[in-house]
Amino acid sequence: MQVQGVVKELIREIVLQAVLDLRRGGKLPAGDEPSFTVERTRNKAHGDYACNVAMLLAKSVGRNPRELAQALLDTLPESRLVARAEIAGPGFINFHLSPTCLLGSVRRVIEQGERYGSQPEESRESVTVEFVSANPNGPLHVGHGRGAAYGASLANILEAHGHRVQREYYVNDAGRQMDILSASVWLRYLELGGVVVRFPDNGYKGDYVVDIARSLRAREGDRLRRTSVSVGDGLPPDESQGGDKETHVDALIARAKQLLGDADYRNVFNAGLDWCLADIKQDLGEFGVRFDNWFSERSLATSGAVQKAIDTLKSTDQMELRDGALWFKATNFGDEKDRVVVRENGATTYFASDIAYLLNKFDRGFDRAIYVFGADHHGYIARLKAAAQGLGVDPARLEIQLVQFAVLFEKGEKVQMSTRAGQFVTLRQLRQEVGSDAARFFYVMRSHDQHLDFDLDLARSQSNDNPVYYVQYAHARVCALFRQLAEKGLSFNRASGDAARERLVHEQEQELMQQLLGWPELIIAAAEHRSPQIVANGLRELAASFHSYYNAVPILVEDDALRSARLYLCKAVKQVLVNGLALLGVSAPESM
RNA sequence: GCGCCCGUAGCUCAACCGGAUAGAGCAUCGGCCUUCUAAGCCGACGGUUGCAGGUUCGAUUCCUGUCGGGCGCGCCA
Repeated sequence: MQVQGVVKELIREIVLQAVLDLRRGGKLPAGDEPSFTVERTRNKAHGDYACNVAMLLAKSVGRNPRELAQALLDTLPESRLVARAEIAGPGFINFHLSPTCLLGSVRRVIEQGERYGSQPEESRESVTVEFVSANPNGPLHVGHGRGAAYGASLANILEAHGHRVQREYYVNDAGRQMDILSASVWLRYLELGGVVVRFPDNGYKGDYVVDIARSLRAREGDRLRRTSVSVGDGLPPDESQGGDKETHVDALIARAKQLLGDADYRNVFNAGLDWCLADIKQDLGEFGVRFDNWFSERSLATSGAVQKAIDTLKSTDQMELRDGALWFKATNFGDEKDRVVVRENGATTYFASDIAYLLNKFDRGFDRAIYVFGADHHGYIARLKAAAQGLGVDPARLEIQLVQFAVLFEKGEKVQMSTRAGQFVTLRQLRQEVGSDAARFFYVMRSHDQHLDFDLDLARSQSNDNPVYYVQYAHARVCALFRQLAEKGLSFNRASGDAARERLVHEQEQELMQQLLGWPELIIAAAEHRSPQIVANGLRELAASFHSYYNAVPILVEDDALRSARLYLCKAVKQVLVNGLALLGVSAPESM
């Protein structure tokens, strides 16, 4: 793997070299490439990086780990990066980085600018990241927001890791939920025209449905109006009438199709779809979340992709006709049950579209498809993996990241949400109250596989507790330093700052340089773990180190060279803050 | 009932796919603004990592069991 500026890897190489040298000299028995890790130490007393190779090797060669570590130390090749290495604890080899290595990090940040922390786009994968993909039947709510923030940040981080990334939104523009929305819109439309029909229990009750109806009416006038009796009479009883809400709403949909005819039903349908999709796009756009492709579920049916997928599975004998329906034999691939693909009534299921979409993704040449799902979709993993295998796709190329729920709390109580009932906090409302920056940061601050308690009162209060301010403030402070510079009639000279780097000897300066040095490997860790949260935490730590530095050491000193050296470091810190915030889709304000 | 995820300080969460003395923020207490932005800094207090076993040089991490929480198990999407 080609990695750039990653100290961890360079140290790993010299350790490996030492092991191989010992083997060559007969001091160690030959063997496979040893597995060991080089990690940053948590404790300063343990140096900068630690390696566990001696402990892992000790058992297989039957030697004392510390003794083995000493042998390795004696053989360790010289390196400009390492000032000294020593044995510690049960057999760790601790590395202390050379001053040259640390100082080099500052220059590298300045030279590479916004590319610092990114790996060159080589020999990596072509990846599609699908996220949000909320049904276009209403505004996005705060749950979708977490998926949006996670997916967008993940895509950015993967790109920084050197992958080619496509961001995709799967638009569920087919299916029953959309029909229910259409019926809801039409009933509201009728109401606006004075035709009152009982609203179904299962209908979409949000105010936006009335907005859609209003715009439909503005465009179509009374043309789609039918009588109350023709719409409502003879429908099976709704739930609150002692019947079944699903049966009732299905009958209502059928009635709408019959009374309006295909073309006008489509008209109503599209009014709802277009409005919701436009709303979602605008919302996400304002949230800093952009997609390269909005993929229509319906297009899978009209293009024949669904049929193609079904035929593919049929041709390899993985479908079975049972009880009048066509089943995919998912149990052959570890799923807990077989799955219906074509229903008894001839309609394809949602899963049929899923299979077609999956096939489509790999047909488009992606090496890897990452799905970002809400945690409630975890039941899909097995069937999607099964579908991949059924289609002859290596299931390892299919990756599903589950984003756990964001639960809102208000006045210490959980806020109940339901799209149907129109009771929810929208992403837009959240953004308006706390700002997109805070929301983006907050959403990805903790691991995506952890439940997120979102305290609305705290978020609304715009209090300082929100860590995004802390990071942004560090950035603004650096900017303020450079503004102050001009006001004080002082100057910053990059070349002399670079030349005077060795005067950055304060503990806090050393710490900052350490963090600059470790930034690229932090990005790699975030990419490999699919964890934007690692970036968020890294930013917080860097900001903390900077605030600490700022309070301990005066930057704008009289000494020209020293001042320039410190500003040089500050500039590098600022650059990394900018780069990291950009990955998370958070702005870096010049002043606060 | 079966399956997936999760139990870490009073609260919300970290801990870099097994590492050394488990870390932050909030809350509580005590310090720091005539000097570069106090949305900040410095310090104190706070832990049997739900519980019980197991694996090994070493476990918050892996395995088994158990208790507790979330979610999912349709010819719905």
